[in-house]
Amino acid sequence: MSQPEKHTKDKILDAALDLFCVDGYSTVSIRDIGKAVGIKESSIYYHFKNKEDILQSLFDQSEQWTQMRKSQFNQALDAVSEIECEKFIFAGVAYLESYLLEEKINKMIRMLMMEKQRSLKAAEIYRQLFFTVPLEHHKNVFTRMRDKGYIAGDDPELLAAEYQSIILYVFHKYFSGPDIASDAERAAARLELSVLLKRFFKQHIQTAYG
Amino acid sequence: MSQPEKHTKDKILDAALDLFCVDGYSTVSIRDIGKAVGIKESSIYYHFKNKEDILQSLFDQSEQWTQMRKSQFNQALDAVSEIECEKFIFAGVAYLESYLLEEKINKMIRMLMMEKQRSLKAAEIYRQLFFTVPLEHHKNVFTRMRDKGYIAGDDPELLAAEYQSIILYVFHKYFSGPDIASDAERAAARLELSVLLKRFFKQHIQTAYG
DNA sequence: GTCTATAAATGGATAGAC
DNA sequence: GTCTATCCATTTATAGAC
Repeated sequence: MSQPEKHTKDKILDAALDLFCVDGYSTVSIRDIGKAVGIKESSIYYHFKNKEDILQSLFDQSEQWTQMRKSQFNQALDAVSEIECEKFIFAGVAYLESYLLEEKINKMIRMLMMEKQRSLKAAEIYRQLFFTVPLEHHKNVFTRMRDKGYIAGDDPELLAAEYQSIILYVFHKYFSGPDIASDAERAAARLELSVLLKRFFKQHIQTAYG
Repeated sequence: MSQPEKHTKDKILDAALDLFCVDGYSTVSIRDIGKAVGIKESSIYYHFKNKEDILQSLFDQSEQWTQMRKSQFNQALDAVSEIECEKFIFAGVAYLESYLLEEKINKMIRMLMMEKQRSLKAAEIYRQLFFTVPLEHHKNVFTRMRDKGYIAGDDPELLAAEYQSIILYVFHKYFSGPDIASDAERAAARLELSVLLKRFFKQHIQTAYG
């Protein structure tokens, strides 16, 4: 292994996320987390003040990942603002597959989806992740496309909302249950997303060949 | 009061839903429920076998409400298939306001949203409520509109998906946090929904005056 | 940093009186 | 139908040994 072994503190966070995202914060006991890591529950208190402290650390992590995504969005802005239909669809499918369905992020989303009902912080991160950050990015993309003449005078903010609503719809439709997404479900989701994005493209975006 | 007082069993279910939809099933104790109803916890076991039994009864209720909605949809089918833009928007806003945000249903949705990660039954009801039932109804509506010539040969199933994605988007954007929806949030949600539905209408539906 | 041991509180659930 | 009393398992968290 060239990778240094993870510190216990990180192992605890990973194990806690694994458990929280399925059973919810309060169902999971410190014992459960300790067992998953392979240490006694009392040892956890060396790394974290209490159980709530673990949850808050996971919220902090989620926030960081969301901000990272924001940076990635900004860096990729140039790449996505020139467009063909196939590339446009590919970008949306990639957003679903390598972000919303990426293992760690997906676990965070599942956890946030449960805790947002109780925790204002969780609710705020959920909003950032599913609305604030992507909407701003999409708006930037569509603004550029409009400036380049690919879109006929349409409101970029509305286009962003419409686009994100499609993403959200497919995500919730296919990945809201307790099971880990099967290959068949992933394929169905990919297909429906492609169809809806193709429609979106044809309706709103003029190709250079049109 | 002409209304007969609710039986204790129903009071227990109401109180349990109130607590479950905010804190989640496992956070809430039988003692909490008893306190909310005004009886001792042991009395609850006269009405329900155990704590899980209460949750399952609430799931059953949710399922019944979802099926009721299905019937309502079917009965209202004729009324919505002749259309002006304003009526079209009004129908969508009403779907949000007097169904998804109706007090009892909204509590059920919040509960299901948390429990669907653990419970297959909750996940299934959630799917029915947000996808299966409304998608079928929307599809019927758009099929009728197509048959009457209001829609130019578009696929009713895709239109249904696009329509529902707008509803879902607004619902999740404005009502995913722990707070009860304020009047301001409700107004903002109504406004954004109206704008998006108006767009949808102008893009897909030909008026008789066009 | 991890362990054993233990405190103190809370949880689900039952028995039996009224 | 509801109460009091009680049981027993589990939980969070701490103290102190190694």
